[in-house]
Amino acid sequence: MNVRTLCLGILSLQEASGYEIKKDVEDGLFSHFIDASYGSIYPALTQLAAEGLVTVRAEEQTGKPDKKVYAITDTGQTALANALSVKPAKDKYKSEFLFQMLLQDFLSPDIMLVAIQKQLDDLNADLGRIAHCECGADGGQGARFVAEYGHAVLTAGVNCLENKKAELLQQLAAQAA
Amino acid sequence: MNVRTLCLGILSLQEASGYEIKKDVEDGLFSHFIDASYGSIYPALTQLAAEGLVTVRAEEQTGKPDKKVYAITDTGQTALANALSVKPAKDKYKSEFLFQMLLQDFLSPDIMLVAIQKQLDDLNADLGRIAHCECGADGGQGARFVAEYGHAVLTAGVNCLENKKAELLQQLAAQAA
DNA sequence: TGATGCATGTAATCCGTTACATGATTCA
DNA sequence: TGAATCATGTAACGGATTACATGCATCA
Repeated sequence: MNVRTLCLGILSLQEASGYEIKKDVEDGLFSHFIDASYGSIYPALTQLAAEGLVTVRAEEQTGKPDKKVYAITDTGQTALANALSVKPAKDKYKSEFLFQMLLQDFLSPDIMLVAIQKQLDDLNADLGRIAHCECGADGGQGARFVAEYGHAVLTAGVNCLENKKAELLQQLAAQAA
Repeated sequence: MNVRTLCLGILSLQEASGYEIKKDVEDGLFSHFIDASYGSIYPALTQLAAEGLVTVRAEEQTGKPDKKVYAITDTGQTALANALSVKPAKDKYKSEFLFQMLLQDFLSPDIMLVAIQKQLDDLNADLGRIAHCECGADGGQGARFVAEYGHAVLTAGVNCLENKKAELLQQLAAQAA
């Protein structure tokens, strides 16, 4: 799936500007399983508009720069439905943290602890974003499903890490004694 | 983290050819959190050898093509330790499946079911790979940690999906009645 | 005889990120 | 006064994937 489809998908839930789409994938419900930068979002939006899959409307704002609000068209919805109907690629999960843990023999115990704590913080931040968005309850069923799934997976990670952390701390204490 | 470091890391655990490294990241313990193709592995290995971070040895095999077995050098270990000591990037998780679920209004219930089943199969396949590698028990502590973490996270996903699937099935049955 | 596994490699291409450029406003 | 937020965009660059090229052995 490319940034085009991503934009189309987000716009199918609500109108938005490029800036707002970026925020959604950065801080919103989507943040833990989607990624995109301005450098890919803006050109995609321009292209989508040229092809008639979305419309643009300039919105004047007092005190802030003008906004280009994009909305999906019927053609866009069809294109989205088509893109969605193809069997999705397998999930991709890349973890430098896990790679580091795998090679922990190269790491000192305190560096290990720092890495684990960082991972814990990252996971909890995602968990926080999900909890926060759930209150908003924008996207209906779909959003709830995604929130639940994310919550389950992230929580499992947190629990696993808390255990490891406690274990490590005990080992260090025993060593010091 | 790039493919160079990835190769160095795998070679720090055991000697291997490019082909074997690919297998490791495809079917091995690493498969659920790492990815790399021949097109990136082979050039990386060549480069690493040119820089003296690994050595090459041609191994003749009866019935099979010759193998180039790579082994990490002391310099390579130092380079790996350095690369590992930098704070790792945040985990990246990309899921077209979740995106599809988010936009489930565009999907028919049976397509939904197919997608969920596919995700379930993918997760279980990963779980199977982890269970299989654990028997081998190559990498010691690090490998065990990674296996546990993967198992916890993957299992959480499976449970969540089993619930959803049952829910959906019930809804469909109720609708049919 | 045709697919699959073992085995190595290159080149074109793609997709996206990073960095850069600009500019107004608000809050500390 | 300086940082952060809002807001849009482009160009260079990088990193990896895909597809291609080759070839032998084994199994169905």
